[in-house]
Amino acid sequence: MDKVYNSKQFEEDIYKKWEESGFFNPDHPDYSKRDPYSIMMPPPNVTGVLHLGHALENSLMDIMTRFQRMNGKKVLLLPGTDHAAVATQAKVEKILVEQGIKNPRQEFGREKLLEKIREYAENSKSTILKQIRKMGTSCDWSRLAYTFDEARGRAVNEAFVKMYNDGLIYRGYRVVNWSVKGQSTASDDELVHVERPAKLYYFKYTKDFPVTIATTRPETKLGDTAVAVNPKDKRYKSLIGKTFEIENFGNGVNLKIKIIADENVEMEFGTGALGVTPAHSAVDFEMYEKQKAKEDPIGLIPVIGEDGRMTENAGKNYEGLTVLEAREKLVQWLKENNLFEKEEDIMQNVGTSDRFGDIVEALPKTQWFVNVNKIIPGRNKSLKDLMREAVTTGHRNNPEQKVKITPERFERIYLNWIDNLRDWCVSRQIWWGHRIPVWYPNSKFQNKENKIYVGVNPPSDLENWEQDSDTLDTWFSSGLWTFSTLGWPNETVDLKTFHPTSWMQMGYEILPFWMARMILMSTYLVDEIPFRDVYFHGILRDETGKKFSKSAGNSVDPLEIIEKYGTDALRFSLISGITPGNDARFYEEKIEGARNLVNKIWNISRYIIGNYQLPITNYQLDNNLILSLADNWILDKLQNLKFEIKFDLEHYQFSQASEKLRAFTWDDFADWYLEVCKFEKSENKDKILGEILITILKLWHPFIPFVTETIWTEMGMEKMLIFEKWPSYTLDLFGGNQPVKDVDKLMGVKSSPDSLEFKNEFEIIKNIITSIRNARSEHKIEPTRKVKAVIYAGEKKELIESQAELIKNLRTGIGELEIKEKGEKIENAIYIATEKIEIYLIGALDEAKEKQRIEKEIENLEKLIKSGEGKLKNKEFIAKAPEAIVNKEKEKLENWENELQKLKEQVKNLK
RNA sequence: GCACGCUUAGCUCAGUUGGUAGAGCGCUUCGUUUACACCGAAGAUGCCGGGGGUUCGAGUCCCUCAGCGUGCACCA
Repeated sequence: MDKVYNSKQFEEDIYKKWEESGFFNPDHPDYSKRDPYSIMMPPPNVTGVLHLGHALENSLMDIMTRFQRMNGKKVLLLPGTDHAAVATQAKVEKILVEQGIKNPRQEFGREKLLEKIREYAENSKSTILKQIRKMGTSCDWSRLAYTFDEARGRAVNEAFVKMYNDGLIYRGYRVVNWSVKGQSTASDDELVHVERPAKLYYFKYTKDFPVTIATTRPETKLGDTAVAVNPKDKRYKSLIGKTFEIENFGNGVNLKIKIIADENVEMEFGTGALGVTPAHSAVDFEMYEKQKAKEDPIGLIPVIGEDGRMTENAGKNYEGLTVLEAREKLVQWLKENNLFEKEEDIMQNVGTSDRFGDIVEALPKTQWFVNVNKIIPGRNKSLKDLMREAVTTGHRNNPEQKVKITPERFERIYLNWIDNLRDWCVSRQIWWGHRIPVWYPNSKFQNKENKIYVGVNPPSDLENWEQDSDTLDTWFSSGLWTFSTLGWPNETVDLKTFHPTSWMQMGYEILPFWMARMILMSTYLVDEIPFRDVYFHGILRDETGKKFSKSAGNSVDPLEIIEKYGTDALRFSLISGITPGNDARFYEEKIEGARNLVNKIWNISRYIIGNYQLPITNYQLDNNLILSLADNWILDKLQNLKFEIKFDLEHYQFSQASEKLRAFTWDDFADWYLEVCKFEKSENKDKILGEILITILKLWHPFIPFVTETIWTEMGMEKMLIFEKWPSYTLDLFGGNQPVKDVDKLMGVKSSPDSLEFKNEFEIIKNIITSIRNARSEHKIEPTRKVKAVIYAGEKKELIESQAELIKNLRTGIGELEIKEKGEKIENAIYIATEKIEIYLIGALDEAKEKQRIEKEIENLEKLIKSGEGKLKNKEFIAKAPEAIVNKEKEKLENWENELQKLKEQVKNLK
């Protein structure tokens, strides 16, 4: 084994071996009797390559996967990719435009452009899959899925048709978000709100119009059909219900304006009166629908076209102008006609397309929508109800079918989002995506009722039909992900075995996009929740707190980090220091630290393998071994560690688990126990070190699979580590040897009562050693200089005598060691008082330094004593605090006072 | 406007039923002794954002204020 662990030398081969072993596949015969555990990998978009966020997700999922697999589950981690409809088409079009093709859609036409996009997507897909392998992710490649492959396409059609037949999908003329640049609709969630300064214009339609209105978009007023006021607003109350004929507005347009009442109008904003443009505002459109329902309809006049220019309805003077040109022109006209009152500067949020980047226009269009409020036939519930139920009472009021959210606060955020949910527009005018499975009779063939055909498969007389040219929102297919990947709509064994899936993790930024849609689709179509637990991770940011992004120029390529530091270091650095739902910063020093840790584990193993005869089978310590104090101490800690790591991982405390492992491995095992083993020889050491090394390799394996598997091989193990079982633990190593099943019950039990003593006694030895080192250091005694030590050990005499070799050898620089129960004070010696033990170091006293050192300790003790006395003087504390706490306080105070007294006496004699 | 989060050591962050404040990095001093300088030993640094309350006891629970950040809605 080399001095330094070289990740590049091993990683590729190991991944290949794992893959070939078949252990990634839950169908492996060795797993046949196991309970299932499943994770569906959130499919990365085929728009590019993996970034750090994906690397984080892969780390989290693979830790869970390996952990569950070692704990005896039949684990399916199913990999996949997402065609990402708009995102991919937008990306490829952008590239083509950069290559000089002005309008790719026009120049290539549907088929050829799709071919270009497919080529790009396939390319990107294969890169992504390679990167997932690089991350060490132990997923089942035999079940690889793609949202746009045949099986998933079938599921999409099936879902659409079922929803259509249940009346949950309808075709309607409604106001939608329209990206002029992308020439497509977008759902509300695909908008990114950008704040920018705008002007609020105040004016009247005509001189004698009774109300002044305020708007940031005067040009849309050419399509106004009403003015809305708050019904409580006294200023306007008398006008409600009246209709005004406006002639020649903006030079050439006639308007019919009805004054309507709407509670959502804010009296304080602007003039408290709002010009209603049903065609170009989602809110106004709602008023339009409300009026229609009240049978007091108002008009709907689209004045902006899909090209972003004013339509014929805007009048001859405006037709063909862009929105901005029209705005200027109308404001000009208002000023000329003395209708203009004033303008104000305000900040405004405008919706932009997340993919095309342009400002989105609201305009009315005939589109396909999912009705989230309609009662589902036979269920007495709407889709909204289903989405709500899944996280509250449980699906069908079954607590077993409840999605548990980590961290909990996201539950409220989710429910809040559901409350504000509007009908979901699912049709898109782009070409890359699942074609809507709807056919219209073509001109050659007019069936009697002009009926449309909606079906999973095309109509048999295809020549008479024309398929809807639109495609589906990408989230329609990804909403099916947890079960479309398992063979749905067929009733497959996989579906029965692995659904609902066990765990899902995702970034909180896609909470509404994805989680809600998966819940919607799954509860409606499969009658099950999609996953039992969902975990939200935060966003990774750079060292200054900025999000990583290509446009900001701070993006980091995970492959470069792997190249430089290794996959294990990357994985460890990504999950250390993170907490559920909170953002985390990621920077080079963190990776270095992780790399150092990996190397430390490598060297610990290298040392043990090189110096001891390790058992090469899975060794269990027997009860007959004669163990030293240090042996007991470390083995006891190891017992605790095993269940604490398990507990933490079961509760998704990834960072905490890794931190505990690090502390045990480095601080307890390497810095203390291995150092002890250099002096404390016994024939048991081979077995004990073997047991500890084997155990920590297993515990580390989910986090850093490559280095642990490599060491495992170096140890000469026959089977691979990936297939090993999680180390079992007992509450009491030397007592009942009962395996502990319920980890939860053990929380708070830090150690078994019997072994507590061993632990504390070794802590006493550690304490003595540290105190001696400290005194030497404070006295600046040269490390090579040996001193004589005398210890007055009181009742601990036997204990300390038994550990004399350790005290002498563990870098304390003690030549001669004398241990007595008690004795006379020794002059001209360094004096150390620890709890009930006194130590003299003879032959190296520097009175000034000694005085300084002891005075410092006295000061510390006095502080402690003061606070301790304060507590114990408080009668209420004595009366009300639990007895155990009070006794502990008393004991501590006694020890401190004892120590203080000794130190004070000592310091008296120093000059 | 509504909601949520954050504020703890120089930096980045932990801190699970309330019981003497923790880690990593950085810093200081010392050090190449049978793994590791990607190392070891010893150390310094905290009114746990301010104020109030509950409690014998608050970083932890409640109220309030401030600063920062995020989401949602409005934005006419």
